Amino acid sequence: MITAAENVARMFDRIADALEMRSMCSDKLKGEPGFRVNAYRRAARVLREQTDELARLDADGRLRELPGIGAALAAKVREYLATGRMKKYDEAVADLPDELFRLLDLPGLGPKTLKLFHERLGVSDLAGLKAALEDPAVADLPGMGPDRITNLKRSVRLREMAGERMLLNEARELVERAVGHLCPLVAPDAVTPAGSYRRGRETVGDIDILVASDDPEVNLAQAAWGAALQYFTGSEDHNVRLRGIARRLGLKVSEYGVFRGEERIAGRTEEEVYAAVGLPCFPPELRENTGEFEAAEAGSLPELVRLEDIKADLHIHTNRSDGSAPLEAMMKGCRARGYTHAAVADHSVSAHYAGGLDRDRLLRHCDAVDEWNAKKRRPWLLKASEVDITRSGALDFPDDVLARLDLVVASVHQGFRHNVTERICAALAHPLVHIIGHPSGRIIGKRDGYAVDLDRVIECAARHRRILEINAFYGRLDLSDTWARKAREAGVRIAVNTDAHAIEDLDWMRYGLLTARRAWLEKKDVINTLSRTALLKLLRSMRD
DNA sequence: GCCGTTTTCGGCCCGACTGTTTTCAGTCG
Repeated sequence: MITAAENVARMFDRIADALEMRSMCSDKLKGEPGFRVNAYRRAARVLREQTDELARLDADGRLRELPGIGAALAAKVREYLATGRMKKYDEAVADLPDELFRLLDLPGLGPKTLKLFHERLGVSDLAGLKAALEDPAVADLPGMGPDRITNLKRSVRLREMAGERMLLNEARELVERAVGHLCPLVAPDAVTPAGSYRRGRETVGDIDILVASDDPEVNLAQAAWGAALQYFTGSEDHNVRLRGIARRLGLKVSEYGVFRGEERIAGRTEEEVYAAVGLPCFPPELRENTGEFEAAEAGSLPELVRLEDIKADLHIHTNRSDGSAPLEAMMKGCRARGYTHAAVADHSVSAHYAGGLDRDRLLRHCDAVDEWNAKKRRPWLLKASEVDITRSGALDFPDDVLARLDLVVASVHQGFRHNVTERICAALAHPLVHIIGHPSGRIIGKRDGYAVDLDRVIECAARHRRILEINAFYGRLDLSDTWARKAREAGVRIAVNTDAHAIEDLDWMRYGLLTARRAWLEKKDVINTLSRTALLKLLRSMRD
């Protein structure tokens, strides 16, 4: 399902592409058309970050509150909402085929060159470009020497076996391998990952690793390390904002340092760089220009939750349902991670495919947990279950069974397009439910979420003082950063859980924490940071 | 196109690389 916001964002991006192709102005940082292009691109990014329905924003008169949406772009959004079309878009892309724009992703092929290929050689898609590059006539194009042709041919080949953005776990494996190779060659603190990986984004397009040299010939390494790390960490929007602030202070920020005139006044550490511009050193997860500068000015930057704050994993599976390891082994894993308590929440009876527990098996599990705790084995265990929210909207166990549990995680595993909002809201209103597991149901890059109105889910969770999960599995990260941030703003508490089905899956907590931090969550927002006593008190109070 | 403690006009981040146009345009991150 493609949202209106995504549709408008694509249209704005296309308009920007088309303007660049048609623009007579060469340098997009000079001249008015270039800034217009940037304005469309920024607006497209802002719209993609939006969790609110576009129609709702418009109805509430809040379109203009979005950064980068002024009178003209707001009017275009409204035109799209009213008619499904946008005159400016139709004009911009007229006579330019859709396939043409996709060629702009090719490294080394920008709008100017593409325009040339399109107009002079009739190129309109990848196959056409490939053929054109083999045509001797291509060398007659202005600025098209043998090296550029070779490079473009390589780009086409790479595109043909193109990789998508990777998930965090794959990125982490690559980073660790690269760092492992580099470490013997340089000082241990001279290698660090940067880029979107360091910011903890849910997908990563490429890996940036910053390496310092002890070669005295490269003597900027020490003096510029912090500036380079800051620069290569990004995000681009964050850096643009930072540099604009610096400029107004008569300073210049680049990857080489902070400069007043010719003099470098900062650059050794990131703290130094930010301090020179009068700003705190933002945690990388916050560097998206989505309010961190305003919060810094207001003194309201969050004290982000840390992995060390986590005392429990509250959504773990064992081989009683579809996990691969027995209870004892999973708990050993929890001990190794320093947890004081944990909740094994195996599937419920309707989840046949996952070997869900029926009433009797669940009650036996409860007895086993009581015995475990009576023997003072660690971590201390909560009696829990991941209870299906059935197609009808009922919970998968009767109340007398649910009442026996310390913790009920209710999740949708069936009927993804069937009244999901109503079913989740009914679960949130149920007096024996504590947490909604993976509330959107998305699988990153593979499956859109359920047909669910998360705004209503958050509102409902706030009203009933219920908890929403950040499922820490790298393929889910559900709630996402933007939705979890919205939940926090609505006063909803969050559980960060791995949903581990094997011992090593318990390590996914790190991905959940990155998402939590990107959502601006503090220790107090995350129930996994509570002591066992405080957690039980909270869970019981929810049933009063 | 947007935006405002340089405010309704005139700004808008910065630097590197590449190839080729003998002084710089296009592209990228």
